[in-house]
Amino acid sequence: MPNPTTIATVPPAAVEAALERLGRNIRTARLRRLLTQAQLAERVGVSRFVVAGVEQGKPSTGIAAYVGALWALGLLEDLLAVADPSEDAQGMALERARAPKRARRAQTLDDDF
Amino acid sequence: MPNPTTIATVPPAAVEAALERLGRNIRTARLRRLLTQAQLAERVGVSRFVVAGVEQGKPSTGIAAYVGALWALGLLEDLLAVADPSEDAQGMALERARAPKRARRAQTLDDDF
DNA sequence: ATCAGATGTTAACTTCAAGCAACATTAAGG
DNA sequence: CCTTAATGTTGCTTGAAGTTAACATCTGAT
Repeated sequence: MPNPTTIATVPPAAVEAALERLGRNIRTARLRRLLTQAQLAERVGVSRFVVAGVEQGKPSTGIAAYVGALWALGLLEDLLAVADPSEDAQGMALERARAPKRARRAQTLDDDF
Repeated sequence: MPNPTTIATVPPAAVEAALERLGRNIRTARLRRLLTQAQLAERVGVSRFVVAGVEQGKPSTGIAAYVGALWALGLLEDLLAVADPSEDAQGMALERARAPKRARRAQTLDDDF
């Protein structure tokens, strides 16, 4: 992160809080499954320090470590509901309230649901 | 990532698929809100290339960029349900089926719910 | 068809994240 | 109380993430 003061170093309070909560949730799930950080790390394919970072909600850690942890814990499904287009009430409302034309409608417009 | 072949470079198929889906979801949400990648990037506090990476589900991108995007799109709430201890049926079952003694029960045991 | 804007792509450069190792700290259990 | 194990902490090294910039390509609109 060449440019100092990025979102990873000083995230908005809400983002920071959400990350900390996610980390604690992952930690709780790991403990319930009787896994050590090292064991989980091995399954995910990273060092135990990365797992420790995930559980602390470290913002600069790659998302793969987070998602990998969820995967290793059997909680990957939870991620599929995040930003689900069919549940985005606000976005759907916006779309309904206007003619179908705007910022570059992706080549493969993915309104998949 | 000093050591090559980590989860960020070659993630499990399931993880890769989940990330791609998350990226597409974020992209759809952005388009519905009539924002360009550059505009969203500005709100998040990163360059437009990072946003592009997020929408592609790039595994090595820091989680802060992903969560920041969700935040800027008003979709942060969705993240709070991920790995929610009170919804972790598997973990709760494991906990019920054993005496309370195992891998270092954290100093601040966070069974908050 | 043309134009303007959004997005994809590439390259060079800077800074930090992740790996590794040794040690400190904390907790569980006998 | 003492041993064992898990987790936190520190410092070093190196590879990769992120930035900027210029150019290519695609989209939607005129």
